[in-house]
Amino acid sequence: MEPAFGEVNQLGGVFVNGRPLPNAIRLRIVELAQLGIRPCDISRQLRVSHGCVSKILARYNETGSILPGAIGGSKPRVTTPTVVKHIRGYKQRDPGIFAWEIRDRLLADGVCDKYNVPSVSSISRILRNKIGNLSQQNQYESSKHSPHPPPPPQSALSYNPLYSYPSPITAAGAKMPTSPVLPTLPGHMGIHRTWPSSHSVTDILGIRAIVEQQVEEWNNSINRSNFQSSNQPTVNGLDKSPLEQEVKYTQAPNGLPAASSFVAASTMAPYPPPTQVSPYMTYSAAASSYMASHGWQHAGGSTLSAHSCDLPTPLPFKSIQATREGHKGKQLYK
DNA sequence: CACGTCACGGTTGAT
DNA sequence: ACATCAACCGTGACG
Repeated sequence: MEPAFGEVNQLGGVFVNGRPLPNAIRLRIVELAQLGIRPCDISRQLRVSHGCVSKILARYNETGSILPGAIGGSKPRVTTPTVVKHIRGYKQRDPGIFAWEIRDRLLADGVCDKYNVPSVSSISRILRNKIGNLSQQNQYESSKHSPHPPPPPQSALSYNPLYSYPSPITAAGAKMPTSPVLPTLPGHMGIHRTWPSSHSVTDILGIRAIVEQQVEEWNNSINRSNFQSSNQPTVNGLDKSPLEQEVKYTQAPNGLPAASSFVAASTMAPYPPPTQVSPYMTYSAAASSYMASHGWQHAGGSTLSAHSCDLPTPLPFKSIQATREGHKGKQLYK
């Protein structure tokens, strides 16, 4: 079982072995990099191993996504969309058909050969899991075209929350009904809503003390939130785990989760002496203008907003799946 | 010193 | 219900 508490790396950062870093931290890594901070400094500031920083930045540069890849699962080996389609057809024509009959028909119709025909138990599972509720909603076909199908209507839903909840701070930012201080341009409203950019909001608003109690609030908000991850089998493993994992992260030992500790550190000295933690200052100082004037660098088209925040819908998903899809043969990581 | 790479021990989730 | 296994994870160390 996953440890409720993470481990501490050499830099003092908290991590959970085997699990991705929280999106809040991934996001900061990319943001800091875009602000010109060197990876080695990012590594030290966020207390994330430089190898990890390197990997996340490399992936971001390639895919435009800060998200971790889809963990777990396996590709359909025999129950391909075509096979499922045929099975459904058989079932619709003859609702009383047996799994072994379906198997025979798949062979007879040449849909499968003896090497790739699904087992009877596989067919049963398909009938149970896919075909059963498919009669009402035709979701399987559309979503099964790619191994990691982003159900279009859910894409925005499942994607946005990833950024709305990535950190306790963000939750707090989201709790702010409006940003009283931030002069938000109309064009940026959506951005703030969907991506409050925890640190930016907190830094700008000067929220400090609530960071810790936010951990609890944040957890509550996650528990309360019932976007599809709670009642759906998960789209591709990305919708559920990033949320869960971060709950765990916030419950790091010593009450010093990586995310919070970073924020705490950075917020402890809003205007730190240039000599010491200049990167923080650079970051904090730049944050407001970054948000306000750059609008998350809309123009670039290869930046955070373009890929992860604005999400004109399909694009982000391409990014999300790039890891398993596009990078399969491309040893981004082995 | 900075950083790309990879073995390692770990988790996850579809089959 | 359970086991398998291939995907992914971040760290830590090497070069």
